[in-house]
Amino acid sequence: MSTVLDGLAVDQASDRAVFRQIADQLRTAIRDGRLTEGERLPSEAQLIDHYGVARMTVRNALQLLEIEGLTRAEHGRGVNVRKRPPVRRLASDRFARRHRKAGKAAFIAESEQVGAQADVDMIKINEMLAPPEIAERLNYTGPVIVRSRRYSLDKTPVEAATSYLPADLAKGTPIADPNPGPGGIYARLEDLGHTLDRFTEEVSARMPTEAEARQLALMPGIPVFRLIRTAYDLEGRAVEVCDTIMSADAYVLNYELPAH
Amino acid sequence: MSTVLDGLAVDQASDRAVFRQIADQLRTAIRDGRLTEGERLPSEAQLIDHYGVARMTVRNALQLLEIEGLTRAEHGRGVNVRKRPPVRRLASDRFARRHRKAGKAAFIAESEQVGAQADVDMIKINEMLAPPEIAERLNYTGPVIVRSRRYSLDKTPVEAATSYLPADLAKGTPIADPNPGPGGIYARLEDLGHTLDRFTEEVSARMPTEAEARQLALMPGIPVFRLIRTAYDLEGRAVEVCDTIMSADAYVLNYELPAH
DNA sequence: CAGTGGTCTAGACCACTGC
DNA sequence: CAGTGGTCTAGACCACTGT
Repeated sequence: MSTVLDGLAVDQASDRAVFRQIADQLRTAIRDGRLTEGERLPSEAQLIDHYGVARMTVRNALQLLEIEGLTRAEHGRGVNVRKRPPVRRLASDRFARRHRKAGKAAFIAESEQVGAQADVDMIKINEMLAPPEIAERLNYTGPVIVRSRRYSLDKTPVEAATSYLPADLAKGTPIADPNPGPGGIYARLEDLGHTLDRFTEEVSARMPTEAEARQLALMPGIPVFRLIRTAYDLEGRAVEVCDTIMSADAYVLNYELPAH
Repeated sequence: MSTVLDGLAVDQASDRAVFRQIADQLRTAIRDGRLTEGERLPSEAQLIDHYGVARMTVRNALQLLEIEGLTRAEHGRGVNVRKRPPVRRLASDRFARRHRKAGKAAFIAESEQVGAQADVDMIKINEMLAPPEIAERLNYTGPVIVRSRRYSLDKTPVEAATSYLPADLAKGTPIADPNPGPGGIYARLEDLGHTLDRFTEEVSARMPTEAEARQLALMPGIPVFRLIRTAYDLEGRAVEVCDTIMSADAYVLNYELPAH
């Protein structure tokens, strides 16, 4: 019986640890396409037999691949080459007013374009004092309306967002309602006379906290984007700060930069 | 003697694995500031004594923290709470012509502004056929000049970049020279009559490959940004594609979006 | 049920660090 | 040198999956 392991062996004399050599060989097999998306890797028992090593050695090798986001272990089933989820490419003009005119919030509209099913759940509305990080960006230290929600694509959670708006602006308006109506809160802000002028986005990436991994059902080895967007109206006032955590393997962010 | 472990114990009856409980308690101590940046965690031996568990259990707990990017193990010295490196905030206008006029390449100029020492090394120039990913963005399938280099900040490598330029445009010009002269290759492109009009950037994030981790001296648990920038001249021709891998903990990317 | 991965124990030897 | 983490062995019992 022929497997991906044929002819592979470790060099006991090498400086490189045995579990790293095993990981190297499996990684190469994946990158070369000898193991394809969704395909099962040899089981721990098969690797132990093939390489003649202890179980911990094999598990350390497999864990390396998992940490790198290349594989996914399923209890009782085996270890598979990880399938990449469909990627959302976020365009730099995704908050342009012309896209809002259709009466749909940005997330829903984009998802429909690519034929994916979009869902929003875990919507919560609160009021609190602006946390320092937010107050600084809003240039405002009073109470804020906090809208948090989670977005899913084809039933897979991909993004958790929390919006902060000055209470003196948003309280008692549809913005403080779980369903803000057609066009989302940006449309409502414009209804209230705060015509939007520009947005800034601050993008960072890191490994998720435990809570984020749970909320977004993240697999090990998948980092998150943290995207902090600030919306400014025509008068230059910051009217919203949106703090978003996104599963990084589900997104490519597109931006446009001026040369002048 | 008082340590962060005082009063901490695991619940053997809990559903949560013992090593996860130990990791939870150490993680909480870090987040709460009972263990501060650079401070040493209890040694493996101390954790084994305190919790009364096997070494593997303790090591699994410590590895969880390491892959979350919270700690850093140093052979022979101990495990420390990871220090965050100085963060570079990349402005959305960093390639604007006015910044180039000073005669400095973008990386050097920005670094000097924040008082950091910038270095560029591992400069290599090649010529090859455009890889598909690049050819697509350049809208050109012929030979390209490939400039690869690594950037360091205060002696720490933070970024590896590879630029691709159509050979019919760049060959035999200073662009194909290791040192392209004042203002970098963007200044040279403009010298050649390709006045730059705009850039697009495509940002993704993932865990590094082995090669990237080595080149950027990345610690485990630190993801990378992959940033693909395409430069267009006034005629709308793509004149350069720059493929960059950046240590994600060293950067925040700032962008500006239009609302209209 | 057999086969899979998840957790845990109790050792061993090694390489690196700092005194 | 003693103390630290890095690697490895050889078991054990468990929970989950598919037949």
